[in-house]
Amino acid sequence: MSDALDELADFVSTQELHRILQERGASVSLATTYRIVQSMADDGLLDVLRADDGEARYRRCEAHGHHHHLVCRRCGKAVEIEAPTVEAWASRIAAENGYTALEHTVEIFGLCPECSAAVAAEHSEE
Amino acid sequence: MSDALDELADFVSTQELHRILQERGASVSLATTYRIVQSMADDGLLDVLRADDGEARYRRCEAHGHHHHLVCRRCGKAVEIEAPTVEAWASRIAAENGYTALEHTVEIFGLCPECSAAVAAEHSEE
DNA sequence: ATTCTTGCAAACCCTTTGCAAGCTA
DNA sequence: TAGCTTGCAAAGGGTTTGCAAGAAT
Repeated sequence: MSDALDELADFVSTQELHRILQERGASVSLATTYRIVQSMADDGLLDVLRADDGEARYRRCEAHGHHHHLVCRRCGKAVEIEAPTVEAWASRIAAENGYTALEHTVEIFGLCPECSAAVAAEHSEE
Repeated sequence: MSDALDELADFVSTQELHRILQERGASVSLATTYRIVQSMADDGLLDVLRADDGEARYRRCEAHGHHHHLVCRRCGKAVEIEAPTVEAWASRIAAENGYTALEHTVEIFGLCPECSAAVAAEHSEE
């Protein structure tokens, strides 16, 4: 069930999650995986991120309020970050332009320490 | 051709763009529209944004380097904004966590003045 | 004639959904 | 039994691509 998601520290797509569940022997169909993930996301239990390819990636969300992420684009490892300065900046900018009903996305992508090293190693081999 | 895109001040999906082109009498197929948009995006001529539904939206980019947007989620109208403070903040946060090869997305969504009014009107009618 | 561009339709991928079967209360 | 959960397969929606016809050089 959704218990499995609890262990997920990183962002995974529903398809990846399904694969992981299968590997662990859990008998869950893709459809059900999608259903679980969707309902959890609706309940605000998961953070959602859209990859550049349009695939949605989810992550168990510790935090309660509004926050952002520093995500490794290679392994999905994520660090939750807060950005009070950015929040204020966003509100100000929006107000200056007369925009209302605000929302914003602030995500930083990069390579985590491990993946930075891994990639560097790959390059030196070539 | 791609000339048509020049007039686009706002973010549109490829499908919308195709519809617009058709209405103007241009005979372009959906496939070609996708091809044009994709190549322009590859050349950095367009800004790309992913909607929550996974649809990609493009906008003619004035092309002066890195910048962000304040986008109306109803009509797509966008204002280009700069955020030196945020850039610095992002670099710092990432560095503190040992992340490299950074990239970040900072987009503010809301309702532009016109749409704010329109929505308010709709509500008062109900 | 060679090369690039276009359209069409089929293929892809992620995601959602109808429906019948299995559980649960 | 009434109601919710699940799996399967089909359908949906956006996007890409193989291939043959047409335009450009």
